Amino acid sequence: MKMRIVLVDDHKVVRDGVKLFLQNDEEFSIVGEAGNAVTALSVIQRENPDVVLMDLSIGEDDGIELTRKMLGENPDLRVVALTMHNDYQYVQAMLEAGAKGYVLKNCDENELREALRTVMNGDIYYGEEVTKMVMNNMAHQQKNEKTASVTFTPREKEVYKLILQELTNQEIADKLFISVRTVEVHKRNLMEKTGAKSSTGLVLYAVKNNLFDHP
Amino acid sequence: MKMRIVLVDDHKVVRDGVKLFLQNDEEFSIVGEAGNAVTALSVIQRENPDVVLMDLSIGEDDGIELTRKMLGENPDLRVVALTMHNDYQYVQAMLEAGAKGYVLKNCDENELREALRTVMNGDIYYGEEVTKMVMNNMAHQQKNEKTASVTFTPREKEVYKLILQELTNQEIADKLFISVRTVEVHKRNLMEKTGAKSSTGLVLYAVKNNLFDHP
DNA sequence: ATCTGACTACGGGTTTACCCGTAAATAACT
DNA sequence: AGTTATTTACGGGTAAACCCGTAGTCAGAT
Repeated sequence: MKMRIVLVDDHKVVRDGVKLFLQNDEEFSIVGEAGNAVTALSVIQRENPDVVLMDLSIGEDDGIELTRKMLGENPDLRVVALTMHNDYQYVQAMLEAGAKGYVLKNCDENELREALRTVMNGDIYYGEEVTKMVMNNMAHQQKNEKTASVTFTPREKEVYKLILQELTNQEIADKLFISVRTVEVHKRNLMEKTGAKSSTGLVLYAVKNNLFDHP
Repeated sequence: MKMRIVLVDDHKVVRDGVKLFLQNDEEFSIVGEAGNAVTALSVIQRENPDVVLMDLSIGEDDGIELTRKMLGENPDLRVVALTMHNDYQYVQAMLEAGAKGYVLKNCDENELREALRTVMNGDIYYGEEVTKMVMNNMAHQQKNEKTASVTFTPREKEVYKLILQELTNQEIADKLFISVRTVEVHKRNLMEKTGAKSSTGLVLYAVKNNLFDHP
């Protein structure tokens, strides 16, 4: 029994390339293809494939959202991202959308086959390059943040943490046994230091600079 | 010339264990140790070691903040995290703090040596287990989020994206050529769907669920 | 002993956000 | 043709956030 694959990519060249890879194969068989989101959904519903090979940017459509949607309708579907983006954001988004594999377009034939087999087995596959990129990205994020390093006073940190818990000024005041006005002052100073214009801005700053992330 | 190492860990057992690993060694030499943050800072300033082996939780002190601090004062220092936590949050936080390596305490002697050598060379080292954990974590985050998946209307998404750019309701209204009241409605609905109590809550929800992360 | 930084707090004002209900136009699906 | 979802918008109000200046206390540094 061959593995039934559907290809989703807006570039015909890519689809043909992959078909060439896998045609006349005893293991894999491409049972459908699509160049946009709408077609993809109908083809997949019709063919009910084992695996979907999915590009990230399908013309106007978003492969990540499409993946999310497909898996919402059919959670047993296995999606493998096939893309040229070796980018942390994309890998993360795609895996979180529910993709079971992530392979670069410049991979060799064996890697693609290996990915398909692994995913078919219910496991998760990511190429070596992808793994490397993810780890290096984590390590090098630190460089991007050195520039924007601001120091907060202990009290400011406390207030900041509570802001990040969706508390209002009043609630923060109660929790720290101080006046709301004091909380306002700390907040003002925090906004001054971070360049934020509101609580929302403070949260965004905290996220961008990964403050208070570690538990 | 031996590599000069300072050990920071609040458990004497661990310090002794590592010393046993590396004593009478031609390659490595432990020139100092510390059980808390204050001692660590002074020892490191005195000894100016090549590498610091650092635990994450040093009693009351936070190894992550300590690392950040040390590297702020002396950016050329190489810090290797040595810990039992094989946890995404910790790895990320530590690498972002500027650590050049991350090794688990249950690693074998060779892995520790390899880590020290790699870091000494100016490269970054993380054990195989750590790499595996990070990748699996990324892939499995999706499971935690399936539960909390809400669908937004296109317009709601637009508004949401602008909220995440620190715009006020008025600014969002101007940008979308609609009334502030309309923005308020969308926001109300977003807060309804997400359970957020304010804009801040919406931002936090977006972060936790990694919405709109991919560019 | 003075000075700086951090934390505290108030007054008084403006603006923005949030709450609640209502409701019309449009599109889409049935 | 009728229901439903989406987007649009208003009115009227409350509560919270934000702005700006002032000012006392207390610890630690010079």
